[in-house]
Amino acid sequence: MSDPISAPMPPRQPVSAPVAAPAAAAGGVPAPAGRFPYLEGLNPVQREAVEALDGPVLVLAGAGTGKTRVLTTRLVHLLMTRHASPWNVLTVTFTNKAAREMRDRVDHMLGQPSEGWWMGTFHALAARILRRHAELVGLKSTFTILDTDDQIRLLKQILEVEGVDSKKWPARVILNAIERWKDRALTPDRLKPADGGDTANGRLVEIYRQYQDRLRTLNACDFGDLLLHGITLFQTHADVLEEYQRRFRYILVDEYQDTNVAQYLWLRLLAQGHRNICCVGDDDQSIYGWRGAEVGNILRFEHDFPGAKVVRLEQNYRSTAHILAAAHGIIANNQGRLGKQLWTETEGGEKVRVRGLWDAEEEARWVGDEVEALQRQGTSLSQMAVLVRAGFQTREFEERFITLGLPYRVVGGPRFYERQEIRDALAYLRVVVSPEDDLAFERIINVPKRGIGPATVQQIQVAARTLGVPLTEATWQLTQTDELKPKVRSTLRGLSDDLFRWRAQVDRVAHTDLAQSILDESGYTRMWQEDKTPEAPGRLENLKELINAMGEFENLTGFLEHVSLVMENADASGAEQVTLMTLHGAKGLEFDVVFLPGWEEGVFPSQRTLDENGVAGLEEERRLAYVGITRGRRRVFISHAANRRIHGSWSTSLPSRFVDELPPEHIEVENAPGLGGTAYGSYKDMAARGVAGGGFAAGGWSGSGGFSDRFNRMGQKAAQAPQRGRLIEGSAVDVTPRSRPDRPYNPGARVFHQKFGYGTVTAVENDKLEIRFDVAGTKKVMDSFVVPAEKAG
DNA sequence: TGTTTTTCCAAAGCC
DNA sequence: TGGAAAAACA
Repeated sequence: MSDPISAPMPPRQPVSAPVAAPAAAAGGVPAPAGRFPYLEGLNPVQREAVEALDGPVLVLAGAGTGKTRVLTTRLVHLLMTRHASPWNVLTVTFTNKAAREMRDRVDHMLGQPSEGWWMGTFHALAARILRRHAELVGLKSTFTILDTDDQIRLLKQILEVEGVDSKKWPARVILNAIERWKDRALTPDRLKPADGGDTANGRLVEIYRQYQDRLRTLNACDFGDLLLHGITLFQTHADVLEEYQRRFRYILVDEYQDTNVAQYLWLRLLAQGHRNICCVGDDDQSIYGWRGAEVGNILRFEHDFPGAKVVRLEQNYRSTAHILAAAHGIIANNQGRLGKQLWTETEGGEKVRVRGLWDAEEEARWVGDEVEALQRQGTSLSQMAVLVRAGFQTREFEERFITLGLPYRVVGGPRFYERQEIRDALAYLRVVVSPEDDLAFERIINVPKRGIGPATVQQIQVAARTLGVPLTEATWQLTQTDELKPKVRSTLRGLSDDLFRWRAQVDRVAHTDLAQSILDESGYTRMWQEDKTPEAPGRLENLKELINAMGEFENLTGFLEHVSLVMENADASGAEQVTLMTLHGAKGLEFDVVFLPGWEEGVFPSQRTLDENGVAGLEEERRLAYVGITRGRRRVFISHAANRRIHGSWSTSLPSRFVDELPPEHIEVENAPGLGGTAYGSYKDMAARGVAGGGFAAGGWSGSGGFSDRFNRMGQKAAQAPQRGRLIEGSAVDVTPRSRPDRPYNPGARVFHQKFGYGTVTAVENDKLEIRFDVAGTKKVMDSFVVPAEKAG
């Protein structure tokens, strides 16, 4: 790949005829519109967003308003008006997929492949720059990029030395805390010891510091570091920053609502000279706060870049008016929005269908039935998606689809390079390329099994620390002594020799061949060939694919960089399948038909989000609901189940408050027989009492202490609420509960429950009963879900 | 050191 | 419930 950074401007033939040379001056004379046919199909607002080339611009692009088109057209326009050449434009996206799509679409619009664009993710671009100046921030340009596994392994070592209880403070949690700091560009020196709170015995900041020290000795970066080092580089080397400011005369940022503080700072440094920065995003679709995204960045844009032009794309070309109205009904409940309302010219369409069901199984059955019905009417399975809040929710649907024989695919499994066999193979390659990569060496030292256990590994680590050398070196030195058992000694001797031999071949043998021999000679390939588990053949396939993918790179180093940053799943069987995925995964996608199951308090909005982030968390959940609904082009189905098994135990749940927020005139409520809307009354009655984030955890009934308190406060109100006709205001649905006892049950009463069978009431709290079921154990249940035992048939 | 049993504990997942 | 990690066992 050509890298225009070090070389003088590439002599490459310009991309398209009108661009005869790199623009000498930005902000040239605007050319007559007629010369730019690609502008014709745009609506006036889109066109405004495309043509505002100079100065800061914020494009608020609602769902389905043609954002990508605006972005690509803008790039083309920069070229055609001779404002810039490809290498003067920096385009930042969040996923490689987005970057690739944009590149493809630009090429398509230009009618030929173009090169020289700086287009990619924050991390890929930052890494590219960092490689060139690594030594300025204390790294070697061959630094490795660690993934989560490596990070965890590293942290575990530190935590162990620090004597931190791994049960109380799992490495995963510590890592999360560190990453959130990195998201906010907080390096250890900018923190006070107290900033860590009592996490890890109050030593969190110290652990963070050690973690960074270790990374440096390993000549490694984690993803956050790519940005942080980039910022440090720019802040401490004005000449380097200027070079890039001169180079990137135009900056384009996609999904700006998802940027974190570090990314914002990085961008601001690059843009602060010319201020030709165009950020595109949608505050209503900011759903990554939990991984450090700052909605504030987009809300503050006009403040950060005074005089910014703000363009709102609100005409929606995707969904029906009912769907848009439903989405708006929900999002309108959020405070602090930039304000934007989608509209469409298209008329008609189906109302959003909302259905309450008995339990998750019935919900899956219902979705399956609807999918089949739509399929019979001619909708392609690939145009249908089931979008869930959390990954584990897909299981219910998978089971049902298997029973029905409906083809489906689950999006969001482990990514290609996260698979065990790929990571093992990569670890071998890493050790060969960089002998100081201790983490990779630890991974492969006993893979395949060589009889090297934890005891031996520790011995090597001690030696390495004493001698101040990497593990590979320490291993070799140990084999020269008689400190090891003979068998272990010869094994390690063999491994060391292998590593030396492979290393010697790096520059002499084609890297694909070398990789193949490493896998074969190390016994790794054989390990899987002899493995009789059903996954083994697939793993061997993946290894082949890995070697295959390597062929497209010039050398091992280039490939390793690619892998850590941009390697993706090679899925894509072209067959028609229903898509199952999380709401997060669905952002940016669209389907004719969308199913949104599990709209229950505690599940969605997720109780954990409410507990941890209160109102802000609730608003993010609401945006998630908004994203979900706006994925649908023609039809949207929303459902909630009254009973659900979460982590193995049954719990009862209320319909999500979001169900109440749907505008009645745009939805059609059709509850399962016997399940009138909700027997519980509207959530609004409770929410109106200002119980912030309050609500029942699904499963919260299984008797946590604080719960009953909260429950009583809300439950009383709920109990007073009318029991009829109140799920959706205005929709005269009879919500009479299936059974409502004239008199409350008393402890000792024998009752029957459809799911749990017969049982004895042990306690009564308003309309909740605690029942000791004969078979299912003790549960808390709504009294409306049971009937007196003598009436059970 | 490798294998089986027990225990523990639950989100979302980009790069 | 079920998958992963720790603990107990061979």
